[in-house]
Amino acid sequence: MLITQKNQYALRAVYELARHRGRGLLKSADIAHAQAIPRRFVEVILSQLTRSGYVTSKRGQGGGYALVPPPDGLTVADILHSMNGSRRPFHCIACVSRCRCDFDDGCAFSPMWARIGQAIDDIYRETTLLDLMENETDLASPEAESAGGQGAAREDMSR
Amino acid sequence: MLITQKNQYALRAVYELARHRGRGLLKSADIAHAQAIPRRFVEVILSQLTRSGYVTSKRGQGGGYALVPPPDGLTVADILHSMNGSRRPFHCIACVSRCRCDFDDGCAFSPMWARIGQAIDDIYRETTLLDLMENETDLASPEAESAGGQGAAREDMSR
DNA sequence: CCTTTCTTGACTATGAGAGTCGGGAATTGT
DNA sequence: ACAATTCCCGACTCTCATAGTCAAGAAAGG
Repeated sequence: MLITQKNQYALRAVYELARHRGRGLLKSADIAHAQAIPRRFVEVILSQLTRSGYVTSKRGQGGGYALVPPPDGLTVADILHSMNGSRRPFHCIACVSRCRCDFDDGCAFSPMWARIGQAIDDIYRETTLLDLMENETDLASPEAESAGGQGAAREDMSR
Repeated sequence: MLITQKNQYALRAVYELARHRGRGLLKSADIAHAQAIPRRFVEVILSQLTRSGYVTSKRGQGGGYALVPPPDGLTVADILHSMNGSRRPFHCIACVSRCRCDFDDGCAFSPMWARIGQAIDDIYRETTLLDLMENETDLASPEAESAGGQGAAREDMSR
């Protein structure tokens, strides 16, 4: 698998918050419903995101969650990193989960794994929440056909 | 995880066969030993590879396995596809293993997943066994420092 | 205080992946 | 023939990360 279900839920949840930004708080139940995520599970995920600082929360009646940074200042990479601790979405790259590469440095494959890891990370890093929202806009209006420039690399990463 | 342990073993086993090409048959036990793969497990993998046609086998004394295509005519993609049936290493891309995307076509994320899938597949397709063997050569002779051109895309894919 | 809603940690379940095992079928040598 | 070797095959077990649940509690507001 390329990415865990949980991480995907996290992306969807943040995406839902991004769409709702500026219109008050969003309850976990609503997020769960909108993005087809199990209710109790989305709470686990959201509280994890809250701890990262990208999301704020408020308890009690009228409470809920909100996205902190503007959608164009938040990347997919940011979210995935915050979900997976300091280790990247694919730590060793070559050696899968229980990383224990018997040929680590000298492995003939490691340049390839490195290239792949880099390629994935580049895409994660250059994809902002705003980009994703624009995808949806494109989907809604099916007349725009020029799909050539989809998600072109942007230079001004603020980090 | 990016790739299963089994698929990695398959790559390593084929790599070992590539290194030995032209020098007769290689026993499964030797492959297992050289690449630190459990003995019985490498047999499972090799017989799967044999069925794909990239590897031939011969039983009995003096038997073993050999790689059929020349190392420069066999890509990582070929091997992975033969291991994973017709479906690609990451079928749905977005939806992980038990693919069941609730938002399939209209998903705001699908362009990103497609880009990532494409990027990975490109690398798998352009990396031949010969490329991997040359990596090892580079590792063995540490004076060559120009790492810039590593794995440059090659045009003449014979497919 | 009563309802709502987030918070937390512990808990259980599931399934893909990893690896094993026993016995059988070629092939070769003596 | 017989024995040694080596691949072949299907069924089997085991483990562990992931997925998802649950119960009780703490803030917030009315």
